[in-house]
Amino acid sequence: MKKILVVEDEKNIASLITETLNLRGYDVKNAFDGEEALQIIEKQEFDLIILDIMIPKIDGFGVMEEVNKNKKIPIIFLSAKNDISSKLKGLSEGGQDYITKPFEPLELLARVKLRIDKDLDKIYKYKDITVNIEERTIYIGSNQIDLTLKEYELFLLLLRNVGIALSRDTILNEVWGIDEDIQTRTVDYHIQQVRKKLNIKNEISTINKIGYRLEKY
Amino acid sequence: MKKILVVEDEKNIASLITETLNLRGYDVKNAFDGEEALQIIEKQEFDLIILDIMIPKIDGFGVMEEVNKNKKIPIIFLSAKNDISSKLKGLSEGGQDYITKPFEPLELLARVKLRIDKDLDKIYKYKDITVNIEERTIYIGSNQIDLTLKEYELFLLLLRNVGIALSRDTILNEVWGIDEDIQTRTVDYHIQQVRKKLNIKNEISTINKIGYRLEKY
DNA sequence: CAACAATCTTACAGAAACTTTACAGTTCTA
DNA sequence: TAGAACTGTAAAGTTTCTGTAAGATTGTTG
Repeated sequence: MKKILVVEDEKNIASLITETLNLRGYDVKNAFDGEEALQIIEKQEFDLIILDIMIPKIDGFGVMEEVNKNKKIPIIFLSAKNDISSKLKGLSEGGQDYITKPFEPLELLARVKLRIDKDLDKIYKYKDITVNIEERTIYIGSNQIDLTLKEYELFLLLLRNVGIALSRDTILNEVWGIDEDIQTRTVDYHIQQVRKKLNIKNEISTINKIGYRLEKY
Repeated sequence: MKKILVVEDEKNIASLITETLNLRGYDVKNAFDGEEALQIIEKQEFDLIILDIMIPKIDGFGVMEEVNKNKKIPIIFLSAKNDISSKLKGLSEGGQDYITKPFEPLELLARVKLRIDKDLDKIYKYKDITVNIEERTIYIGSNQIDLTLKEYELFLLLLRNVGIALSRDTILNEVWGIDEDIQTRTVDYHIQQVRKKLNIKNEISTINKIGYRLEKY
């Protein structure tokens, strides 16, 4: 779940934002001044910061500066100031976007999604397994699992056809690009590897004399 | 030089944008309706499209749709419509930003730079490694490390794509500008150099039969 | 042009991936 | 239920790929 820090001292606006984002499944934390924001950032990792500029103790630009010293986190500025110089400063010195109050919650949400969910459609999930196509990574929970090329492509094929039985011929054709009817145990071997490495022995059913199927759940 | 296509039928606005961008060294082309835009895009490559929604023949959304079918190009929408539904549509279906008329030329410029100039971030950090784009220097902690041009560009490419697997073809294309499928061990050699000089042997994962990935941390 | 650095190529050893084999265990079928 | 056919699994054999060093080539600079 993506984590967002909202730094805003006006309580009603903070809760409006928090509720909007919560509804869409984001994990939101709040800070009410710049100092608190920096303390929270030190302790936790965030995927995005929504940062008001006019906040007590340390202003938004000060917070950005500190954040940029360490690991970069995308920032969306939020401000009542519609003056061009603040906007330019925010956008040119590290902010990813700049929204002026008053704003439509749905627009904020759209801009948040744009900066944070770039590759949502490139991610597949099955139980506790996550496949990220772009990264070519596979996780069980938060543990990265190494799969070889064939294992990876085989699992992906099964995943894209959850609940559908695939014959060995189909698998050979899709993963190996072999169209002939050769007789081989190679598919079986790799199926075992995938079962073992991803711990889905029961989830991959053997269909006798046909092939295999990744079960729906 | 970065190439930008401005699609806008109001001549005075089009020329305002064009002049603003020209001054900052961008190469600007103009189209005055959707059909013309698509014809131009077919012939040339662009780094960014500034796209008005209300234009003759094919509207902005239609143009975006066509563009997204082929190679993805970042799009900044431009519109007099301040209605939320157009904004949401533009932002969620492929637009990178949405600016409403009337707008400040400097704000437009800031947003253009943000979407187009990766090196706006002048400093990248990865663990104890700091890359300063402007100075073209690399430090491990406070020790300056000498990287040759290729090594530097290769590491930068990996860094800008932390966590993402890059194929040798992609790397050859991005760093060497070679688009053909040549078979070479050059990439591998330079990867080893980067691993050695920056002491990130384990951080750069080899993805067998694919390429390499700089791991997130 | 010489000297030096950067880049590319080559070759080979070791590593990893992949395939095959063999056999034990399971399922199917008559 | 017994034999045939099929599958699971470990291990060995084979192929392919990568790491690395050294040498060849290209480019740069004074």
